[in-house]
Amino acid sequence: MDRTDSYHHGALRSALIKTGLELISEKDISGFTLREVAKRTGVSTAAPYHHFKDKAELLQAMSIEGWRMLGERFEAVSDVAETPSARLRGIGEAYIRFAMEHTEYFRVMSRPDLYYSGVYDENREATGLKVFEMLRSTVAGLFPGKKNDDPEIQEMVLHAWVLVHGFSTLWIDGSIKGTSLGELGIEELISMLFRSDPCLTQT
Amino acid sequence: MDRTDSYHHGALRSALIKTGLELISEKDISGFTLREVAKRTGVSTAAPYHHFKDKAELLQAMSIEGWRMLGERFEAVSDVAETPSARLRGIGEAYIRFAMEHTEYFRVMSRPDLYYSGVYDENREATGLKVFEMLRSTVAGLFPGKKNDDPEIQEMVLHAWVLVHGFSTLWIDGSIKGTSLGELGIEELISMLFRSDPCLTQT
DNA sequence: CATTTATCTTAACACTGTCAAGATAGATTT
DNA sequence: AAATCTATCTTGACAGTGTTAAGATAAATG
Repeated sequence: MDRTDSYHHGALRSALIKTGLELISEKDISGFTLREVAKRTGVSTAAPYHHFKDKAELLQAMSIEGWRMLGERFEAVSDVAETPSARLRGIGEAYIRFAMEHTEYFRVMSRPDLYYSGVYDENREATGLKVFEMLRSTVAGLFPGKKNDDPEIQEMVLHAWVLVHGFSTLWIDGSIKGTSLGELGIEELISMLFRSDPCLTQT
Repeated sequence: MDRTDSYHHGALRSALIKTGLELISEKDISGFTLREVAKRTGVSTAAPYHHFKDKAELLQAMSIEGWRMLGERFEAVSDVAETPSARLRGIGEAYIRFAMEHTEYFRVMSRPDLYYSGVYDENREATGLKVFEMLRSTVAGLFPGKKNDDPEIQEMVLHAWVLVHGFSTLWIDGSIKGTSLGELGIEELISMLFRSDPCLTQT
């Protein structure tokens, strides 16, 4: 390799994040190796340590990118939805499909113990919280006149979140496949899931 | 150590499972080491390999024990419940509390990629499925006259499962804490969760 | 051009999962 | 009881991991 190529001045940090996301898309999290991220980026084994405290901190940075992407999807869906209830249903489905398409991002994003290394990156907290707030304001849209922290809204936020997150994790972990529900197709399951929720089926 | 102590004739397998469960209760899954399990059991590094194909297979055996315990809890709750709906609510709560009390068992149990090593242990599949069937028959109790595979029952099983699993994972991963819902206590959240479900609040 | 600062590499450490070869214990046979 | 056999465990090694200290190299600055 060209010698000067290994000097990514200022750009190594983001290059590592990018390579890391590529790598995690191919293999699962257990095969995610800091050494291989470095090798693929064309840099020595120890190089990442000048940009990240440890492996967990790189994963944390990667999860920020995941949250940003999910936020974008939420926005895209919100823009085209015509009713508050269609909007809620839309971002719910977006959540599930994101988990299915980017399973390994999703794993890292929702498992702080994978990337926690003593200190939380405030950017990560902010990016994750932003997505949560998008959900909350979408739910609030169903209750015009009520404040954001109204108990009824809080309850519905919890319910919606739990529903899509629970389904996503069960699905990507393959837990559903082994049961009698596994005979159903994914589309059927999703519509079944939303049908079971009165809040999401109301017009 | 006494020399003969290291020869667990026939009992090493279960001893390793037991030690493994103890170890995983103290540390999280990322700190779970086959070598330490062996050392704690008073046996050499390579000894486990005469009883388990690899690390994943030990984890699989451990997860069977977890499913068995959860099944016991379900039965205990079912026995005391007086109405079908109280029974469903009871096992739902049991699911959540099990996840909170035995977080690391729960993690291994619900993540096949942690213990999958090429072949599924049929005992594990059977034990996990048994718990699922307990949920299904509990839901079926709400619809006397309908068959076990009635679509309406299937839908409600999915809904109930997703609800308790989603909440459990969000809680143990600390995802809720960072949001506005984090200000609420766990008891409050649980009752909020069940209140949001019309099926579980009906009498 | 010389010096400073930012960035990366080399070389090592302790630790991990895993395996092949040999040793030891208990059971079985004679 | 002695000898054999089988099940069980240990020793010692290998490749791969995260991580760190010390030194080298590139770019920026004077």
